[in-house]
Amino acid sequence: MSKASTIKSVALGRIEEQVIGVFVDGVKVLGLPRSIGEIYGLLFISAHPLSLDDLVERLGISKGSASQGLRTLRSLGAVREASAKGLPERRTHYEAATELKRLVGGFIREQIRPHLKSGRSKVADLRPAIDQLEDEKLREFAQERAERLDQWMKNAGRVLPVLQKILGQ
Amino acid sequence: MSKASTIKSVALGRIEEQVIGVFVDGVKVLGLPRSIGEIYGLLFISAHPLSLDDLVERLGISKGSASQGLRTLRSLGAVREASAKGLPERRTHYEAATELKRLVGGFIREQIRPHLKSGRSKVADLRPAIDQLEDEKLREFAQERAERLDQWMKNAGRVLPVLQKILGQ
DNA sequence: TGATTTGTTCATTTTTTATTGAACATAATC
DNA sequence: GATTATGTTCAATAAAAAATGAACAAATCA
Repeated sequence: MSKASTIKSVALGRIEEQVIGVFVDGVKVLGLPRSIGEIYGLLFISAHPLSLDDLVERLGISKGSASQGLRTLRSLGAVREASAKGLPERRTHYEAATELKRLVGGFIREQIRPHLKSGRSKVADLRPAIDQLEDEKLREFAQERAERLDQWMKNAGRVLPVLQKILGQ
Repeated sequence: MSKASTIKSVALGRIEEQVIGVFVDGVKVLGLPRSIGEIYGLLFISAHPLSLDDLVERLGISKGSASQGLRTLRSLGAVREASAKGLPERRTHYEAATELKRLVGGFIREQIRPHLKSGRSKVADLRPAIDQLEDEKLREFAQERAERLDQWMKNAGRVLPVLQKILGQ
């Protein structure tokens, strides 16, 4: 009731709130913060690109959150700057990228691959120590487990592109 | 130095620590708590099944954490009770399940499917409201987005079994 | 049955993670 | 070049998540 009658409606509508809710849940599964889900969700359901300040105002989040959230979303390829057709605006506007292939690809590249890579290197570092174990039974067991672990990560690395391909329509 | 010369070595060895580190990283990506990674990691690299109290002692975590962690791991099918061959022990001992197919299957069943299901139902609930939007342009846009969202989740549902199959060797 | 061992639950505390907002940079406008 | 608009950074704070541990249950033993 305090700042009535601004030109654009600032409060979120019912539909927007629910769509955002779906994305907030979604990003939580992926281990990303709620604000990322809110930002992407609002962009996803908005018919027009939004500026950073639009996000701040409509979601009621800080400029800092909005800026960092947009940065993450851009790095994932989930958000792009809207091409400034029509009147050239000063501030940049963003829109959601909605091609599942692209989203999955970005997530794999930014969040999965780096972990697979560091995991494999940790296992590789481990092997010399394992090979030096005195107890033969124990050594063979540990070798087998290290091998299996490496195999898992190799498999995962191979599956990712397939996954991406399947999801690309 | 305080409680020297217990029969079994309680401190973790270098190899165990590193393997556990790999799993702690791994479960973080999956959005699971560190203690789960520690427990699974230690079971994975242990040549013999361990009891709850073994986990408490060797990982230095509380009984509560160990109990809850084991519960989650069992629900994921990632840990099983060791069959009590040989001398029948009083307390249950656990071992890591190491078939990737099984692990992936459990994760999909427990962590992914429920979210997909609730997501689709939220989108379904949304549609009546969208269909009642006055503005035709807006309504069509929102309808298209709702459709796309539902399509994503349908696709994901279809991909999961494929993924599981590919990973099952 | 009572004593003991084993394991679970859940309110509290601790730790981790996300958010805020003010200070700072950068670039456009007058 | 001063002013204003836009966006970023990061130390401080708030919020969320995980871990603890004591109280409780359940099962085993004697």
